[in-house]
Amino acid sequence: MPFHPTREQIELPMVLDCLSDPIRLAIVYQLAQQERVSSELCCGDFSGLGGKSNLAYHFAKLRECGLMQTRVAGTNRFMRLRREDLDARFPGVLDAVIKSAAKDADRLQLLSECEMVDADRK
Amino acid sequence: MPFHPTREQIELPMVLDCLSDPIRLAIVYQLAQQERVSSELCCGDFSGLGGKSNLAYHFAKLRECGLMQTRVAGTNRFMRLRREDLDARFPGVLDAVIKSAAKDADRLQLLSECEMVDADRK
DNA sequence: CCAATAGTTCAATAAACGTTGAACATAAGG
DNA sequence: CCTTATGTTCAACGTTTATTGAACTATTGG
Repeated sequence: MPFHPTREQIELPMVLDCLSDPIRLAIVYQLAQQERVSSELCCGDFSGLGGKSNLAYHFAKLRECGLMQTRVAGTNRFMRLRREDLDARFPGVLDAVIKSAAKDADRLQLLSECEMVDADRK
Repeated sequence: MPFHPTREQIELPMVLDCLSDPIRLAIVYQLAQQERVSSELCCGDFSGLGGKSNLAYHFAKLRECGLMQTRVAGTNRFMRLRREDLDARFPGVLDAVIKSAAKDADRLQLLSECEMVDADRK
């Protein structure tokens, strides 16, 4: 059971620093897209963004700064955004960042490989 | 005449990275407060936040990422937030971050020394 | 012209960061 | 039980970062 900060422990500079890395921004973006559906993704769903050990490093940062939560289930770890906590703590920040990221999706290479293929198809 | 990126050259990760440093966040916060009044501040107005050479380093970062603009006038350099460009490029981001910073002002040590003194007085 | 003021630039240092591959842990399926 | 799949941890590395003080530039005011 990995470390998660409480809502009150979440700090703005850490959150912004986490979001400032392109890979982590892409992870958060992908989690935000998933919010409309199941709201959870597991590590493997992000394989388009880098190698496993590098992703594990970024997952840990995202967890420790309070941006996401990890639930262990079998050999999988399911993740979701801590939207309620973030909206309570820093109202509007997450939304504005994700919307801006969406606007720059191509520039930021925000889509995972499989999504890119889907986008090409249509 | 120092380098300033064009509006289109401003990138989200760089902006977030700039805002993730406590000193730079304090500079931006102070510039945002000043927007209501003269909208410009010069380097010396931030002396509460650190030494001159360290501030010059942070000023350069803020300029190069597009967060602020520097106008040279005599021996002074006047700075202001590039609010129009930022709002056009990343709507809501700057506002949400500044509001969140204001909420955490004490935790973030956002006030310069003289402002702290003023706050103590009242 | 000289001194003081405002701010930048440079070199040096220590710490933090992102990336890699190999080793490890754990649970699921045959 | 053994293998496979999922994901983390560790050590190593090169890079970037923030911070310092000293040297420097340029402008203002006497």
